[in-house]
Amino acid sequence: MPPAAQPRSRIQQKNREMILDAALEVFSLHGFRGATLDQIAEVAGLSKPNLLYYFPSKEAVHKVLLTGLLDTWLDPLRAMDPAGDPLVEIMGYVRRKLDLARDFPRESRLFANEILQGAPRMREAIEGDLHDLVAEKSAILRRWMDEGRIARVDPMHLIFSIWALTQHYADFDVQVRAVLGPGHDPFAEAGAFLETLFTRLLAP
Amino acid sequence: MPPAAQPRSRIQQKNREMILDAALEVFSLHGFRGATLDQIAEVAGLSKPNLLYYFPSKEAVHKVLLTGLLDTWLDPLRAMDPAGDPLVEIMGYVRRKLDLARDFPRESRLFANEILQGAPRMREAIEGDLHDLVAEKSAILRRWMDEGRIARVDPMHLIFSIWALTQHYADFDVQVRAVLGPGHDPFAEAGAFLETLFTRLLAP
DNA sequence: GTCTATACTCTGATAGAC
DNA sequence: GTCTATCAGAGTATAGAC
Repeated sequence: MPPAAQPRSRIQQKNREMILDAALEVFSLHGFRGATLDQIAEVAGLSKPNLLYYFPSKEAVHKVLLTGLLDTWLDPLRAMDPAGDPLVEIMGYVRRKLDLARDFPRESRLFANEILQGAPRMREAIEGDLHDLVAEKSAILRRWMDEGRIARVDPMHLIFSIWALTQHYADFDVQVRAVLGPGHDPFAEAGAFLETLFTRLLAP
Repeated sequence: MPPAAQPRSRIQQKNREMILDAALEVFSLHGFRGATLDQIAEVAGLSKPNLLYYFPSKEAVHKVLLTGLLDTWLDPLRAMDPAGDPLVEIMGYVRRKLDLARDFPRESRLFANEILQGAPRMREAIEGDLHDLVAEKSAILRRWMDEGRIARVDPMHLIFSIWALTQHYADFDVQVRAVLGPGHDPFAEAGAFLETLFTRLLAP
């Protein structure tokens, strides 16, 4: 019973990873309903029944991908240190979030698909963990503003703006590249642009 | 032959609109592949065969929705006047784009779905009209910067940032509301936040 | 113009041979 | 553990009655 047991053989572990990688590829491009097991199996290089030997259902594959994704996504925000220098901490967060978007665009699009479709499989996580973490970090931002160490601005919308600006480069990648044309490095340019933007926005 | 003929009866016109409205609802929530004619027909209050009397295929319905969407989406940018006051023109663009996101969130999500999935049905429009318009308006922004009327920043990424920040409130609506909690008006707060952001970014 | 009935394909999932 | 064969249901689309 591979799907339940904890210890897995090397080949089982490898097949699971192949499946999850293929599923990430397909789900991130077509959303949950638009993705098919046929596609996933083909990308993974397995037959459909063999795929279903490792996971009990399409839903189960998707769930494994989503579980943990939010954590990975929020780790950079968690790392924002209340004891650090405000501008350094915020710029560090922007930098780490942009690096995530550059290095894990499929994960970003999987997340975007889920939210776009009303977050049917992440509702409670968003209203729970995400809400609480943002509330906690907003309080820190607000304190920094009260102390005059950064300029005053709505803390939650400041966080939204970091999400929007970094994820845009992963989620709308084809649009960004089509508009820029050849000979550009979108993420490198974005890094410089966002540094300027948040520096001017938050300079005390 | 209603699908081809130009002049349509009142009832035909009304049914076409009902179908397109229903299709917008369903496509924007599930993407092209995830949407089904059953759903669209049910939302429109018609039978599935009846829906297919007005449109030859699912693809055709989707195409009608996309056609013209990009134009509507870009009109606010087109309206940016090279002869106007730079900050007023840019803030006006931000304002109109945010209003679009607030008033037409389904259109915004339809567009987001299309881009997210690699723009299979909009590629040429994006590489053509969109690219050209952004190139034209970027030149205007660059001239304003050269004249010292606004602060210097990468013009294309400035436009990207306006897209990202305004569309985020439509596309990630459920996340924004979940994080803010009850008693908030996301779009009103966004309006104030974005005014501050772009004013500080672009003040000469 | 609209409906019922239906053809035919795709999709998720299972059974059972090897 | 992996495959072939297959099922039941959903999906797009068409035929033809009214």
